[in-house]
Amino acid sequence: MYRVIEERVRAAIGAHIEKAYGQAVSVGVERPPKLEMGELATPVCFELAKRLKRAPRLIAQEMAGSIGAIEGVTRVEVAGGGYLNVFLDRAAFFENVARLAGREAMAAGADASKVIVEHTNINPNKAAHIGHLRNAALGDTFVRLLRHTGRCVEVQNYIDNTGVQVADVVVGFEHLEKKSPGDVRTLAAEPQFDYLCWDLYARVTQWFEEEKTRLAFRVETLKAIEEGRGTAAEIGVIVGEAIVRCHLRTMERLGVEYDVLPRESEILHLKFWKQAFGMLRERGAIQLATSGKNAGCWVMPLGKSEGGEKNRPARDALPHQGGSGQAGATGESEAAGENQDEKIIVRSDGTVTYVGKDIAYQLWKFGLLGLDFRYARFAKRPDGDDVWASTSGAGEADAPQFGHGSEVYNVIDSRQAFLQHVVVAGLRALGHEEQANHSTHFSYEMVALSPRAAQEMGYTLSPDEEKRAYVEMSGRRGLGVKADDLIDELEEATSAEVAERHPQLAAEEQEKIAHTIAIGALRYFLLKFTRNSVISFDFKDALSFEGETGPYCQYAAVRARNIVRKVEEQGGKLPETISAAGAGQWLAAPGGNDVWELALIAGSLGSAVTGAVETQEPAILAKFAFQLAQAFNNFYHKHHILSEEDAAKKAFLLALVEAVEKQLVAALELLGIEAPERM
RNA sequence: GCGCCCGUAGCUCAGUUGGACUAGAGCGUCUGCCUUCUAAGCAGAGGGUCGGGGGUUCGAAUCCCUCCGGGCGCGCCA
Repeated sequence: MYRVIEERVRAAIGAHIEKAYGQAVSVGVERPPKLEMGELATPVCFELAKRLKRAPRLIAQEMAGSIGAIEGVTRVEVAGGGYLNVFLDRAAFFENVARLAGREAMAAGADASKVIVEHTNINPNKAAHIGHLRNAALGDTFVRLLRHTGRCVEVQNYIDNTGVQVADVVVGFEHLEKKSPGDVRTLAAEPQFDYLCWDLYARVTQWFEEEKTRLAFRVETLKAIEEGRGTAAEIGVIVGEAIVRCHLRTMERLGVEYDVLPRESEILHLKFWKQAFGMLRERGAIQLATSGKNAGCWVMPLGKSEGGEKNRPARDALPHQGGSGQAGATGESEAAGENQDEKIIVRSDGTVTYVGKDIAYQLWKFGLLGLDFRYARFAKRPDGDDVWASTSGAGEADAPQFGHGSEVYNVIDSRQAFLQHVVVAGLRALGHEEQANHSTHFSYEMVALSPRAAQEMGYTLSPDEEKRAYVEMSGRRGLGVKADDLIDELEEATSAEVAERHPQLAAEEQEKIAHTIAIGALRYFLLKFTRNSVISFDFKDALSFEGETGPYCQYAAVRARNIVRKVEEQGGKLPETISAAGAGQWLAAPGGNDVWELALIAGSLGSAVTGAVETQEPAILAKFAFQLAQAFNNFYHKHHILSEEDAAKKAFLLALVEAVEKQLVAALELLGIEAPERM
């Protein structure tokens, strides 16, 4: 609602300025600091004053008098040095909120083009940890947001099942544990196989460090896995598949689902790279280095700004630029030295690097590769849909068409910014400017451990690490908080509380509520931070259920539901609809300011969603949910609805409560958080 | 060495494209509030040279420069 009026005001003022002053300006709008100053304001007259060389306040006065009527707006006032403050028609706004609450989602397919979001991407060689949870929570929430705005989204979870990490675990099974493929198969059937591999992976790393010559096993195993031969390959397949299933289970616990799992093994078998290599070579995007330290490698030159610079803001400039900064002006001497700004794509032994395969994958996502995967059903989702995986077999005939997106978001942590940049540079070098511009690295900072958290888990830190604000997690060291452990701990804490509060409920019901609250706490915790803030993980914060947390928001929704339920139980007959005039009476300033504020926030969900999508920042929505919950809790203590004697007022308050409940539930749903019936 | 990110209250963090008064939350601390729709809640108090210094502007936490401090990345690893 708010978003619609915001747009309307923006358009009206913009058009008016165009007409009356012949100036085209973008009209910025904001929320005034106080309700008495209206619901919407614009400082546009300051900008206009500069251009017209006139006092801003005078322009504002002129405009306030001549702007004319805007639907939903009662008046426009001049304030301060030249602000235009806009006052909304409260009754009309409320009527809209009450009518449309919870149904603001745009029709699916409004934009038929497909958006591909790739997230999770955990190496299938160990249990998922909390860093992976941040990735999945961000990716999944962004997907929900895009779908809410009517976009058609495909969720991909890339599985690097033939990489070094899997190879290391295979080495562990074969050489450390002396296991046969049959033994591993038996182990893989155990529920906590991912935990077993977590420990084994750390042990193998240790084992390599003790005796460097053992690294030969890794090289040999990696090659065997890539070529699909021998027991190593067999074990690799077993491990890769079993661990992926563990990850899917873990992610299912927090409501994260996927459409398709493209796997690296198929990228190899179907010769995606060979195809991409041909294209890159033909276009001259990669060159064979004949001299210098990279002699014998195929390299991609970097650092040129390739003309079309407009849609890449300065901060997205090439992270690794080395040498000459300003193109042309100075630093030309650098051009003489080769190997300066280039990235190796194919090693001198002919094997392709990770980034090379990534370029092929990215091309496939846009349907630019000229090759496609085949697919087989891999798993069933709770919603009944299938999760498909790429396959080297014949594939199933009824598989949907994946890929062929027009926009791609890769949810990957910021440490991989450079590689993501190389991938986009590859697209651009192939002449796919359009697709390059629609490739977004949805980056976020890592989850690290607070030194205290690391110590609580029994790790001994170096004196240097103890002094730091946080310690980076490390799969190789086995240093990290496993996702399932944290979820278990959250569920344990919540179920004790639920059992105490609702002893009459069946155990199964209690468990379900505890789970919902646990996930609410977890997802909110992962989403409340903005993307480029490093999360220094601390158990105390993550296990908190008070204050700015998921459960706080859920609790507000539960309270709202309780009121509605109690009123229904009392059987009190209340008017079905609230007339605008009636609502206006209770919303009128100054007495109605507090209820009006709540209605205003409730009506601002669309605005929060738009903001979150445009800035690709789910934290904006998390903040919104909290603010709405907070406003409601405040209202809850001021107004006692069940004991309200004035039937008309009671009906109005109840309508407000219902609207808030729907909007809050909708906001939480977008965050992947369910609101329980009781808690 | 080069690049990216960060530095706001004791702690953890918000702060849309520069804006209006007293720079906001949450946690923690202190004080109140459960015979009233569940206290996973509410009200109040205290707490800040927005890392330092310059500059642009009518106006800067926000933009530019510089310095300091921290993190990450820069491999024929992924």
